[in-house]
Amino acid sequence: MKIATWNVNSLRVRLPQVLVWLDANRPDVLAIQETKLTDDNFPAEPLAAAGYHATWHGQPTYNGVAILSRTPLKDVQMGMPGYADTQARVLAATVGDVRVLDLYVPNGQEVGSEKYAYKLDWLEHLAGVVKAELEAWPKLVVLGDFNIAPADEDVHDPEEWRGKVLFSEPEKAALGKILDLGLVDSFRLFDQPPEVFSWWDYRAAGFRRNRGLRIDLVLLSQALTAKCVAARVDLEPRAWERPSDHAPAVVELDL
DNA sequence: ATGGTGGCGCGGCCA
Repeated sequence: MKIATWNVNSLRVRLPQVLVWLDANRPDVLAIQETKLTDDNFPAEPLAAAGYHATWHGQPTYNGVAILSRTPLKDVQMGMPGYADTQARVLAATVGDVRVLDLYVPNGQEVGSEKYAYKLDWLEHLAGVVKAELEAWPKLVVLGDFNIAPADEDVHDPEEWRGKVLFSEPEKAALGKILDLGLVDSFRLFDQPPEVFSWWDYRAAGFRRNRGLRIDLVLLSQALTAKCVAARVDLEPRAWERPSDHAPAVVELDL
């Protein structure tokens, strides 16, 4: 079973690239973030023609998440239970006996800002949601754009980024609390080349200079970690014409 | 410290 996550930064603009990527990679599940679409504009038909069921949770202009699957999606949950959020950032669904929790974690803008406080509050609530999901579903994958780089090796210049949003200690601690519930960052289960990132700022030629951060993560529960045979970031789409600023992250499970 | 680019939507916000 192949599962992937990709922040597409507008599914309207990136749909042709998503279709090309799906055709080339044939993942069983693709979690998407930043669709930036209202629900009535979701491109369900072209995705169905490509062989994918879909569930989506959108809003105008910003945010928006979706899950695509080659087999039907069940037990769909939009948003976090018990957390009134006007922003469409969370979508859960079940594929077979695998529970998929798709996240677009708030960016946080700047340490100390209102958006940063919202990010930390949001992450604290997420921990409770993940805990409940883990109790209900032993085979849990929590994936998406976390807007947090877990460790120094996930940042092109850790000293430049230390203490800044996406790499501040409170954010890393909040992610650590979620991992401590019993999840593993699948990427680090395997030897990886150095300097592999998943997001590069459009500005200042970030990708060309590989000034990136690995903030798109696929976290696996114990039961799925035992079955994980590969994890990688697919850098190819980031080099395409008019790309998203994120690259897909992919895991393969021996299920 | 600022601005660099891109998406949405048509001015400014967000990333």
